[in-house]
Amino acid sequence: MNLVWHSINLPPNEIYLDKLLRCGQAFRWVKNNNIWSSTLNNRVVFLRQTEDQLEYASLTSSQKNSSNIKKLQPKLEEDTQDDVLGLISNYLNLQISIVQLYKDWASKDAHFAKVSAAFAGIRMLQQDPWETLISFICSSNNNVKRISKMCHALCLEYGDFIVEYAGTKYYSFPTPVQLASRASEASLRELGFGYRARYVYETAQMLADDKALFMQLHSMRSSSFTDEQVHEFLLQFKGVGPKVADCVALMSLNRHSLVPIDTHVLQFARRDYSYKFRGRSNATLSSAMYVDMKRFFVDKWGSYAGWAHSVLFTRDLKLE
DNA sequence: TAATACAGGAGCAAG
DNA sequence: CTTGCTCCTGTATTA
Repeated sequence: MNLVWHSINLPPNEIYLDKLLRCGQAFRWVKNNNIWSSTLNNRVVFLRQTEDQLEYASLTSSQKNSSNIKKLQPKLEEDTQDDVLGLISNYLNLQISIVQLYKDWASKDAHFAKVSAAFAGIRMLQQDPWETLISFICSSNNNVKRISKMCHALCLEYGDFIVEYAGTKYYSFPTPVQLASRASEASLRELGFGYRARYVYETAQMLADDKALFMQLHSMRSSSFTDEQVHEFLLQFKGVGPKVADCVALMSLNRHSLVPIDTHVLQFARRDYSYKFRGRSNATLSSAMYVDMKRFFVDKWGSYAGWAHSVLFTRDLKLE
């Protein structure tokens, strides 16, 4: 069983998978034999790259709703190549060139100019809002490694089996209805979610019980809402504070200018942009300072500040 | 080897 | 508006 690969002309300075798929935006990409894979929209997507090409392949289950795992055979997706290309283009935000953006940020920010060359190809993904919401609820007081473990556990325990390939079984990310009906706070605790179990479960319940609310979450991508409206909307979910709201808004709802201030951003703001952030109370980040720091970076980098932040964030993460 | 410190956000209560 | 504590787990450091 071989994958059928397709190519997109795209150099590594527009996308660099090895860093991008590990840098704390998405948590379910896995690299095997130099191929990255994850599930998107009930299909498995494979990605790899060469000097100047991004290559992709895809598999989906031959049956729509799969309960009898053993019968399922992998099915090649030659006929729906255009759909997969569209899916991948949207997910990777390929309509936006980051080479231009890097130049723009470098011209406005000497520090960015100095350090960004070693971190080329870090773009912003456009992920599913629901999955992003749950993933970042899990991210509180947490690190990339454990968040990944938790997200994979959600799929394995509560998602649907899609297909097996090269010894790996792939599962979809559970929908709100699946999570609310198949999981419980207790079962999530057993999986190691800790105090986040309640937040994840309650958020799933809210969205499972109220279809309009679920539709509204997705509709927040629309430019008819302001960044502030999106931020406020997201705060209604349990386990979502200012930082998580900004992550979800930036990474799944097109709010390109939002800069989520977490401990890493706080550190590099003080270390590299310092002057006005060092003097203040050292330990914790007050909400006033949170807002202040966000504004500082938008003023510096402009309307794609959130994307620029991801480059420096990746630099600060010590990727294993 | 076992206890301890620390890292990482949200939410709540009190100052 | 700010401060301080709790929630839970994994890793690093210390006795």
